Amino acid sequence: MNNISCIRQQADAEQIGRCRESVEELGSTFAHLSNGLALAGNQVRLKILYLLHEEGRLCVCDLSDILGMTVPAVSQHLRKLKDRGLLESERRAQTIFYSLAGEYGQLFMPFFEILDERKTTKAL
Amino acid sequence: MNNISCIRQQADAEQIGRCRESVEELGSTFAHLSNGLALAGNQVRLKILYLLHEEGRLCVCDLSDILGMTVPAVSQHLRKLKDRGLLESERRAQTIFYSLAGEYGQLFMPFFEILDERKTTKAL
DNA sequence: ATTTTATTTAAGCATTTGCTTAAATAATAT
DNA sequence: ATATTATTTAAGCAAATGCTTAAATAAAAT
Repeated sequence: MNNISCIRQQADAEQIGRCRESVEELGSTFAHLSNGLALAGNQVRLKILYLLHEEGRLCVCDLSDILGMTVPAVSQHLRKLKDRGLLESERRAQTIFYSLAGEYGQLFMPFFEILDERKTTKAL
Repeated sequence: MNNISCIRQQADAEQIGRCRESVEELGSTFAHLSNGLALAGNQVRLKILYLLHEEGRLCVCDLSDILGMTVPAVSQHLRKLKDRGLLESERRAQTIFYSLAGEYGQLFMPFFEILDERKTTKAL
């Protein structure tokens, strides 16, 4: 006749209630943030974001060359990043330049800073 | 007799060289960071990290209850987070408490701050 | 010792991811 | 108009992800 649930006997019911509310309240924020984090959670895409942060703008072809990857492979990453608002693009004749979209730029600053720091450290 | 590569004709060779070096130099840092970002790039794991940041420590059972998920499902996320050094665990009798491991705690602070901000905003 | 409580581990499976290659768009140059 | 340059889109496929259920560990209580 006991609870089927897995709540352990000494669980702090109040704490669990508080946490449940918090999670529910922030639901959409969690979705939004984890989405952005997942994008940067791919090594290729993190490199792209960092390079755009450093260089301002680059095209698929440049990135393909820098990263040693196929153009379509890079293009698909760029599409993902653009679709979810991390990048914006601007056509100049045949070539399309990508750059960081302001909104998200801030979000990843801490990580870019870590990379910059590491780079300058090694440069010494 | 032209280059087979995809380097566009007006590409800035110097820029590409600089970027290539930068990427190579920071290779392991990219790997490390993207690994951590990928972990937080899952909605369930981001919630776990945030909850541990807020509450200090929680066990699988609590988290399972808070998140409305199966205990094994949560356990597997905890294992990933612990394996890659984001969490540490401490046994107290039968129950095992998880908490943020210092090192990475800092890394995700900006995101926790966003969540905290959002929460207090709504609370007004 | 045996049962209960708390948790992890393992096997199975559907979904997602990220590449490859080939074909389609689009703008420029001939 | 036709070829070239720069890029995207699409189909296919191997690998990774994240859940489910069932079985295995481990400590505590009876």
